[in-house]
Amino acid sequence: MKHNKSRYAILGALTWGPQSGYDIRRNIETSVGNFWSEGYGQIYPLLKELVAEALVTKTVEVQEGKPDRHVYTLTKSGLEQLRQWLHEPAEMQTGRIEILLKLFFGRQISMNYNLEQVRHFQNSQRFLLDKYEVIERELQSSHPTDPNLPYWLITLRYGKHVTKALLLWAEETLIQLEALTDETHPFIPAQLS
Amino acid sequence: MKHNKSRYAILGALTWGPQSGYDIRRNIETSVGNFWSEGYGQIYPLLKELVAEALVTKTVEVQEGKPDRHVYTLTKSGLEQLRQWLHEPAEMQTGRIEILLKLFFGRQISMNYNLEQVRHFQNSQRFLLDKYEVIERELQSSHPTDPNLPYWLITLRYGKHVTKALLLWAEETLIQLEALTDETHPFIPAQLS
DNA sequence: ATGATAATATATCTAAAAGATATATATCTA
DNA sequence: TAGATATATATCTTTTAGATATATTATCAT
Repeated sequence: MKHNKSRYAILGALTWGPQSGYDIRRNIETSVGNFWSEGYGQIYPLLKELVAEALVTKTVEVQEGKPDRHVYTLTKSGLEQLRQWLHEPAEMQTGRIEILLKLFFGRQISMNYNLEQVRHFQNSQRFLLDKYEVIERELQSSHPTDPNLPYWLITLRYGKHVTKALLLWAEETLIQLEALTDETHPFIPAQLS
Repeated sequence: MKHNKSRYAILGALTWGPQSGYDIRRNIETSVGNFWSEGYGQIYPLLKELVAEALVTKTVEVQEGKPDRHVYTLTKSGLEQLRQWLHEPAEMQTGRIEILLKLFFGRQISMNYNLEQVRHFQNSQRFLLDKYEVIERELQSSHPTDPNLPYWLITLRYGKHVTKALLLWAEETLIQLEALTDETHPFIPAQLS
């Protein structure tokens, strides 16, 4: 069976207070955006479902000139369903890693391009690490007493750990690839039709 | 614009030799399965497209009793299109990380469940690391001279680096969560409807 | 030997997620 | 004042994940 996880992201967002679909998207992006994203294509249809299941309620705020604000509020059973999901162990995810698929077939192109590929990756990881460190300092200085801070920092440090590991991997990989430079590239498969 | 990456996984698989859709799936799973997967739902429709674009050719091998074998072979232009893609820098991927979404809302449930969540994750990462180490030894002993081996090991070490980092993170996180145990959980949002 | 299950093989279907687009107004900035 | 950005709702298409349908052959255990 398939599990719709966007559902829980929306219920989670609504624990921060009543919001419109637009608010939900913006708030998800600025809070969990580094490891989770939702588009309107998921949010609006799901909000309808959640209302039908009485997990959220909807109120319409009429605004002059502007389009009406459809504001959604979490219900008790919505909060319960979120909590139930939080209790369940997270699924193991493999996920597709594009750079690895490219490097796996690296013998099909000349070595310089593989090196370039890894260097490009290395730069984006350096950029990411900087970003995480800025966010970490910013969080600690602007919300020092928020009881959610420990949880926020835990998710942030996940990113930092992974990114640092990938920077190490990139460094090692560049050395390993450079040691191979003299071999024949690219390789032409024998059975081409 | 959206990019269909399954396409390149299939072209890549066909560099190993002519195969049926079934072969392609099996071979992808046993080679790049740790960081890439394809289902029949992508493979069969894409093979049709690739034939129409002359990136692969199709031959039907009639078998007695058994269903016909539809065998696909990479063409020169198919190989070219694969190589072109290998040259392009891999896109930065964020991806959804389920355990982080759960921990981000950790204050909604009691601490023991958050600890359990992280311990469960830790176990699965330990299992993964063992698996990677088995594969690494197996690769090095069974294909010691294969010119693709360096590329295979590079992708494997990516996994090892990430997994080791996540084990460190899990250890740290358990300590941080335990230091919080006395605080009030769970938190009830004020504006429940 | 028989029955069960795993493997081979092709193919389709649904659902989830990503991402782009359409529409409309308001506010901010150069 | 023109252009860009922000607010706000909503739909559409494509890609990916995963389950199911069908049918035959091979293998394994009782």
